[in-house]
Amino acid sequence: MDDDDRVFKALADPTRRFLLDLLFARDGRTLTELESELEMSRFGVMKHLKVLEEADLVVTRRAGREKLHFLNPIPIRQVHDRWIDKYTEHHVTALLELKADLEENES
Amino acid sequence: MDDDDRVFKALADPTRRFLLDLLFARDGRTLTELESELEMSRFGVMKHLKVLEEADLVVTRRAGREKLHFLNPIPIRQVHDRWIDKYTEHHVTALLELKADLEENES
DNA sequence: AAGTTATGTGACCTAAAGGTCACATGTCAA
DNA sequence: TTGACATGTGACCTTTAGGTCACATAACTT
Repeated sequence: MDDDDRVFKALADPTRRFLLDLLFARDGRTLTELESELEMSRFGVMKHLKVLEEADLVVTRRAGREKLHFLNPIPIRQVHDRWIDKYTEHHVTALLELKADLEENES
Repeated sequence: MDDDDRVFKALADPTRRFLLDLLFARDGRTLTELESELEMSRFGVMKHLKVLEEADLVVTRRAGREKLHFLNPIPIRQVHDRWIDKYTEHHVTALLELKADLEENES
C-alpha cells in the first residue's frame, strides 16, 4: 500500500473523518478524550487513530503516559492539488464563495 | 449513505483515482476509451465510473450511443475546505511550493 | 509497592467492496 | 433490417475493512 492509498483509505471512514473534525476544532487531544466523544469502544477509536497516523493525517507527541494527537493538513492539500490546477482553483473558489453568500442571505 | 460518504468512498479506490487522473489530463472520454487504458474488464470500469458519477466527482453527457465523462472539481475543493481554513491554506501552500522548488533544483 | 489510569496487541466475527460473467437494451451504418 | 458497436443489469464469489474482546505493558499517585 503506497502513501496515497493510505490517505484515501483513511478518509473513507466516517468515524475517522469525525476524528479529524474534532482535531480541526481543537488540536492536541488524547485517545481517552477523543473516545469520550464517540459511541465506540476504546479499541475501535484506537484502531482508527492508528490508520490516520499511518496516513500522516494525524501526527502525535508523547507526554508521559499520554499521547497527544494533532491534525496535519499537508496530505489534504496534496489531494486538492492532484485534480485542481491553479486556473481551475480560481473558478471553483469563486463559485463556492458565491454559493456561501447566497445561503447566508437565505437564513 | 450521505453525499460526503459517497465522495470519500469513491476516492478510496486506486482504479477510480486513476480514472480521475485520466479525465484531469483530458475530459469528455467514453467508457470504451477509458477501458482501453486499464487492465480490467469493461464491467469493472463501468462499475467504477458509476460510483464516481453517484459521488458527483464525474458528470456525464450522452451523445448518441456514447456517454462522455467529465471531471467535476467541486467536491474535491469541498474536501479541502473542510479541514483547511484560509489561514492554514496560506502556510501549507507556501510550504508545498518551497518543497517543489527544492526538488526541481535537485534534478 | 499497590492501585489507578492511559495506551497497546492479537485473535476473532460480521458486513461491505472489488471483480467477473451471462445476458440485455439501445444506436449507428450499410 | 441485419450486423456491429456502445452501454447497462443482476447474480455470484473472494478479499478486505470495521468492530469488540481478552490480555498486556507502561506511567502517574499516594
